[in-house]
Amino acid sequence: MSYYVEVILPLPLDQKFTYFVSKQEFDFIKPGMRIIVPFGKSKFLTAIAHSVHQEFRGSFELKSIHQIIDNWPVVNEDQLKFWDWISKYYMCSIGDVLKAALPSNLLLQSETVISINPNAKIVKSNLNDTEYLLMDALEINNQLSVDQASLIITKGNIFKIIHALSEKGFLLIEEKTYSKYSLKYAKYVRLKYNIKEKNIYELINKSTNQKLFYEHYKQLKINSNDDIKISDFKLLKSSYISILKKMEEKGIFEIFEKEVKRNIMLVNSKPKKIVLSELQHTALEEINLKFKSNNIVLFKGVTSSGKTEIYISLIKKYLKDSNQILFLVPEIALTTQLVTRLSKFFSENLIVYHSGLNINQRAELWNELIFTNKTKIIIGARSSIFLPFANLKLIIVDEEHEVSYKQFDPSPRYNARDASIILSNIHGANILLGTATPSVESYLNAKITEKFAYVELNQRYKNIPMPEIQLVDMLEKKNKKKKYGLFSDILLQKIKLSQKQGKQTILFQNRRGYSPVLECNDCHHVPRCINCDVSLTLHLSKNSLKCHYCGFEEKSINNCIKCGSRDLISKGFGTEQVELELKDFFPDLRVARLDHDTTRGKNSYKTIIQSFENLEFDVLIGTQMVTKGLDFKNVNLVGIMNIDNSLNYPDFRSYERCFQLVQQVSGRSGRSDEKGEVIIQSNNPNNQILQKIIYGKETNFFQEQILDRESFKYPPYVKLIKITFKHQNINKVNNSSKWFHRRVYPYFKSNILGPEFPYISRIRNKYLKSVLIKIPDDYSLSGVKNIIKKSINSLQSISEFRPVRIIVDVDPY
DNA sequence: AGCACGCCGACT
DNA sequence: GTCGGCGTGCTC
Repeated sequence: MSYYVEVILPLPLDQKFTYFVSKQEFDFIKPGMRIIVPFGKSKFLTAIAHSVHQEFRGSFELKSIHQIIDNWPVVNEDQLKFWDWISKYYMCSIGDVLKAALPSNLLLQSETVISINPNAKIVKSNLNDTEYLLMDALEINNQLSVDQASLIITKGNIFKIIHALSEKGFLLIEEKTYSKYSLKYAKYVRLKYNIKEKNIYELINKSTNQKLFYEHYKQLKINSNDDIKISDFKLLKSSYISILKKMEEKGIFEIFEKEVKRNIMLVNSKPKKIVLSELQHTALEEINLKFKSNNIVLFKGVTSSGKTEIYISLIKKYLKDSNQILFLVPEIALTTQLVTRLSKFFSENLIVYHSGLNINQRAELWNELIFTNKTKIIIGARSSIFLPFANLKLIIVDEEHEVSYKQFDPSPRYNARDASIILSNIHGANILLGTATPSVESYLNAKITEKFAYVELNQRYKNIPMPEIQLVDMLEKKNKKKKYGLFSDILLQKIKLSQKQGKQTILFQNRRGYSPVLECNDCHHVPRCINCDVSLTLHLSKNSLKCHYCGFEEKSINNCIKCGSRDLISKGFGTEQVELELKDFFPDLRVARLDHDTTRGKNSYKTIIQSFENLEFDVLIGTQMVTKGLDFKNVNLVGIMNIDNSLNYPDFRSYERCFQLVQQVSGRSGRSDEKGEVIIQSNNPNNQILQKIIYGKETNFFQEQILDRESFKYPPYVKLIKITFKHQNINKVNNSSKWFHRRVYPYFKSNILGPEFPYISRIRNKYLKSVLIKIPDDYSLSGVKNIIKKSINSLQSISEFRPVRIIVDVDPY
């Protein structure tokens, strides 16, 4: 009788691997345990056990596992099911899912370690210079990792040298596995065992510093049951360490180290009480009622209707026994406001999980969830759908429509909103998709196909009216000489008025930098990125030209590099230009800017938001960032500098996005007591779509979008799969995509778009070309995916196309 | 992905 | 003659 384990490896390979195990190991291994296995010639990898078998059919030689790491699975079976779904649905390898899901330091790494073979007779005269050097280093260091050795041996190939020495029998080569997860320690102080207070004072003698220190220690001890950290004395006196050292010498204190948790848990002893308005209460009741018949509810609440309060009440309802609640937010950096607000209402353990945590914090959090049952509420960005939930009963997806729920790079290219619906099925949880501006897909799923239940809240909190929107014709303003730089007279007036009233303004412009195009007025030459197919954006503050795709940056120019003309004009504008102009018009206006460039630092985002909140600025200028769920009480004016470029994206979702943008940005205005105002500037205000977006009825807008999607075959009437071909040689890209098209054409015929170059056809020196496949409802999705997979495989067996990178994106954005 | 193996050009 | 370039194939 033989025993086998099938494992998942953290590699982008499209399969699982099988190893021999002993009877004892077979009995011991549970799916989700980590196992170290040999892989290839000399590597050891951490694998996750997927299943154990007593039967194996296959024609290759199996190896035995090396070692079982865990006594208890670190991945639960629900997760394994979920991983399988992700990898099948999003057409990626299960290893990629594993890497995305598990904190990387829970995967032990192996490295090659070399040392001198103690049994070898070493004849140094036989060695060449580099070999001699390495042996010398080994005599001093005892053992070296290959990485370390390569630092010593800078000439030649380190593997070759090691290989040569080991051939001679001089070296021992081993694979050592090590964990990257490190515990965090802090230094603590405590009184020496058995010491009497009387003796302490005797020992302190006349030193006032030491006396102070001791008094402080006693004070801390009264207020806390925990051990006292040395750093707790920091505020007492700057020389606290040397004082403590003295007292340690005298035998009063002793210093010791203890593992500390990386404060990832928010615990609140005095939670605030939640009070709902009548309307909020009704909406909540309705949500609860709908959950009885459908586990998915789409909740549309207009901006400022108080969705958060409803979420909080809903969470409270589910907080019992060992239930867990997952609260998904689009981008954690953009939602610090929300986290602070939420955490005030709960005394239960609450954690925040996002990409900003370091690997140790992640691992600690993961372990926390796996080994204890204390955590109740998890707030997280998209990757938190991969956490090891034990008893997930409610998922809330806030801002359901947000694009950032979709991961593009690296694989798995999943959408956290869609995946969390699967997650809710696996756990038997309810899921609430909340938003002020539903995606067309979700709207349709709720209102037309009735896959989701639907609840609406159409009034703002305290019944504050929706802001008044004014569309300003910038061409007309220009003709009438009422356009000042980028501003219409009316917008400038309103900004000034708002400041006078002690109110604040938010200005939105979709682009950062000063100007996205710098053109020579004589020869019309435009400086372009050397790596990408885009024009360079002018940044005045750094006097540089930047590429927003690859980060390329060069000094700005005064003369056209082609014809030497000094007559350079900038076309289009970004947030930087808006800021500079506004400061120019109103020098006394306090202006802050929120975009990619001003939020480089770790806390800069938070700082800007907070100071705006604290009324330290009158105007906040920003990109997309200012549109996302921010809640400023004092804003009564929002300006969209130029709506036109939001409308002209070559994408079937562009109208929808523009609609969401207008709604969301407007939603920032007039949130607390009085009606706010919105001014939208446009060069083309009579555009039909724009008119509909701003003045039309919302339901009509959705109806039209749905009709469009149906007649032009777009989601959710069809499934989209986008296959992108990427290589630095444009011919390879052209030929491979053409080959692929020909190969899949018989199956999909007119349902294939392309191959065509995307909007930006070259990024980081690589050309891109994509094929978009539309899959009608009556096709078998798994069958289609099989065809695509097989076609990619045959393509890659052609040597000419082998180096072409192929990116498969299911449900692309 | 990573890594070994193998087949061709530029050096001691 | 050798070193090292990277194209190819494989990993239970």
